[in-house]
Amino acid sequence: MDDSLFRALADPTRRKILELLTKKDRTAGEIAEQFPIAFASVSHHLGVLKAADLVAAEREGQFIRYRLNTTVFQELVRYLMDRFGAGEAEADGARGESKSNA
Amino acid sequence: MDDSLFRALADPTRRKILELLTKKDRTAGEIAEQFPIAFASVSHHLGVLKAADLVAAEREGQFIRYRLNTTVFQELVRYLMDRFGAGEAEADGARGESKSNA
DNA sequence: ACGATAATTAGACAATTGTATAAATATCTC
DNA sequence: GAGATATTTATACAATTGTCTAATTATCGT
Repeated sequence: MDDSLFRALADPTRRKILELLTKKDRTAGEIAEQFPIAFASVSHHLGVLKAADLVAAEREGQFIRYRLNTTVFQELVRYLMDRFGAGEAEADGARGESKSNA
Repeated sequence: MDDSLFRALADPTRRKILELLTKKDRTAGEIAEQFPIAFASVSHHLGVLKAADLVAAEREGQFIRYRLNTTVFQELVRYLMDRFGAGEAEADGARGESKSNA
């Protein structure tokens, strides 16, 4: 798992950007106007997200359209489940109690 | 999803600590000796992980034993799957294409 | 080519964070 | 209680990061 992925997810503005992009693809401007910070700051965040491969950018005439790269999320989920057994339900009762401890 | 969770995961040393704890519970000292940084620095990282509820600490005489809190990982995986549809396999062929877009 | 719009890049600065050393707290053994 | 061991807390500092303004690049429309 790449370090840049976790660092990218560590900022709340960036996570909001990602959530925005789940609804639909958006241009940098459409994204930026959703936030109270400067345009250039959002652009910087988009750069971080792109570097982490969480989003992809594609020029569309004057605009640049961003879309979510869902593959990376899938890899992250797999990492979490593999390393930390984070996939199991374990709601309330009937705990497996598979502690392979010595 | 709490901000502290993502911030906690953003540091590679802390992720290594978490991976260590998947194998077995360990005392602060056992954890610290695995890293080339100062004891107090590891202790600080443990504090961050505890604040994010990623680990739980329990005093055991002179020692303090840390264990992984798998519940939080499960919540994280659920968040990722819910928000970003990151649970689907989508390996190669037969794409579901369930875009509920307008 | 020129001016307007869209977006990024550069440079600066304040806030946050990771690490270190030193001091403090807690438990154990004698 | 004194000394040793285990760990945390306090303080300081350097590195990283988020934000800003200004400058730059790219495309569009005329």
